[in-house]
Amino acid sequence: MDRAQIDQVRRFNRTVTERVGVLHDHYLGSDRPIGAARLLWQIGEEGQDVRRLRERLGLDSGYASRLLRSLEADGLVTVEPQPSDRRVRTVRLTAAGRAERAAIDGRSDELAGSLLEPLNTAQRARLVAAMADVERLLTAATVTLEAVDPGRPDAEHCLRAYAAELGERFQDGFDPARSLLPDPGELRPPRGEFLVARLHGEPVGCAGLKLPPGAPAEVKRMWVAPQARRLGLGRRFLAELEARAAGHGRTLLRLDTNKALDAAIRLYHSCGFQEVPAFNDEPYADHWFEKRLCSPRSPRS
Amino acid sequence: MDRAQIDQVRRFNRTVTERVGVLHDHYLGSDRPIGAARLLWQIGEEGQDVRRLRERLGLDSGYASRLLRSLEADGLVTVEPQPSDRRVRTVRLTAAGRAERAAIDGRSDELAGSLLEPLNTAQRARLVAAMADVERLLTAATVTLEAVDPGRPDAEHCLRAYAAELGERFQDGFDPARSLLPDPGELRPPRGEFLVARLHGEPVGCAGLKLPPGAPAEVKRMWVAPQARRLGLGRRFLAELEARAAGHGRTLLRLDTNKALDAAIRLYHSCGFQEVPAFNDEPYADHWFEKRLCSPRSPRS
DNA sequence: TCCATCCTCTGACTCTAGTCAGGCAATGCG
DNA sequence: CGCATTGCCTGACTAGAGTCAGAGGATGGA
Repeated sequence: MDRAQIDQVRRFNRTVTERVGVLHDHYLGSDRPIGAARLLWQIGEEGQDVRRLRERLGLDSGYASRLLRSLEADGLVTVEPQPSDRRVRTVRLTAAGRAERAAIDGRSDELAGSLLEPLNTAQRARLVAAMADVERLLTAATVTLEAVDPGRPDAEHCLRAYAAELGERFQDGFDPARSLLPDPGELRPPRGEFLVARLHGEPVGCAGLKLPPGAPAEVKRMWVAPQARRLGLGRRFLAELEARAAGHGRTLLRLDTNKALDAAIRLYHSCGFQEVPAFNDEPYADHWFEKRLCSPRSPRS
Repeated sequence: MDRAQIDQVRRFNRTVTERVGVLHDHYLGSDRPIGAARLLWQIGEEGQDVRRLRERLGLDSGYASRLLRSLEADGLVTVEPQPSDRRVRTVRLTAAGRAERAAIDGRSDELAGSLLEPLNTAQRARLVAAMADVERLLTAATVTLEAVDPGRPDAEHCLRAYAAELGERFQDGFDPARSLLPDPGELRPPRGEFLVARLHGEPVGCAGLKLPPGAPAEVKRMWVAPQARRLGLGRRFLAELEARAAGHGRTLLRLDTNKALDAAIRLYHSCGFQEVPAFNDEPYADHWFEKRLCSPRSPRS
């Protein structure tokens, strides 16, 4: 990693925490402790389970409970047991709570505005564009890839979403029964691997690797959730799968895809895959690709 | 201000504080309270006056003193009175303090590295570039402009720096006695105005406005410190002076400049100034500009 | 029915960060 | 020389943020 890059990141951190931090305290610290304000904000308009709330904000259960009671004492929220499971409690904003939340919202807007305010139009546009880039790439950097068993709930969630999306995007829908999709066992070691990508704990993508004995390795069921697109996740999946296939001694990786998936096709091209004649009878495939792998190396240089 | 822009800024704030904040705690919170760590860091290799230190970090004098004593107790710093003024005390790092500071430094590097680490080369380059943009523009937004008396120390500091720079850049040096530069009285209300730009309290630029009765308003002594260039400060000075001139009922603003100041000349062109024939006998001037002003409005739209 | 488990709440703590009022020594000005 | 000012230090506080252990009701399975 580049020294100049590290320095730039550090300067960025310093400037941003200073500037945003000071204003943050100025605007949001005014009324009520930030702990309470964050909680109030996270409850949202529709209400939340206490458990979920705690999890999202990473709070200790005792601490969360105390905060909730202080908000309750101020008449901003009501807490009542869920009908279905009376152990779980649901928080809802009262009218006063909604008003308070709107006020916090307004102050957040002011904060954002005060960052832009001293700048002229061109500078504003440039700052906002750069912020969008930073945000997108930092989000990309928080996504984690993990090899899991394809039978796990989050893996299955991704696979269902994958099938649903194919059903929507293919001209004639998608019937898993007609397809050559591997059964989960083929994507489980030692016959394959299965990766799940997570963002803040939520599964946002998956990719399978089939390692049939005596045949080239194959990419299967690669999917990225709509909210996680444009983060370079597809490219990252491919790089990771290539590394793993190479780690298993494979020298060729291949895949098939449907003509409706144009973004995927562009991705394969730009990742160095070459289009080749059909190597299977997959009825939903229109294009077949392969890529020759180098000898095993670390997953990312 | 644009709703979409505000939203983008808020998303940015959320993502950055989350991502950087978590890692910050992870890497820097390990060893000693952040207050102490920040102080240790700010002391720097050469040592500092306690007063300066406090000012930079915005600490209460009592609090700073306490932190210093705790560092002293750990053998990381020594505090001793300055010889010249024994009320002022100077902090210096001991060998152990230097080591600790280096450790903090290393962890800051790790933090920066961990932000980049999951990204590929192209993404890294893009992130770093966007961060540089954000940093530059946020810095630009922290610069404040203030109308001050040109006799004040920070104003005089700028004027000295201005003259020194002209001396360096003009082919034959710069002798203030030969120039038509106004005396400070001409840049003081009601005969004129004088602006100083400040970044974190330090003066980083100045610009004067001459309002001679019966003659067009004139820009004088505009200067931006090297460390504050590329922040759009010149453009901002001009906009502010135009607004003030218009506020005084003036409809024409003019200025002269030397051919060595090419960046300034580009600026005048791009801000809507037209080159005109010489309107004075300034021996150091090679170009003369003027701009017609609209009716008074708020300084910035 | 009993027991383990889950979810939330309570009380008793701790640690940081920071404020405020006053005190002491060094300094500078008249 | 006397006195106000400056710079730093100390003690006494406060508030926020969070931890930990345990209590107690609700639930589900054996």
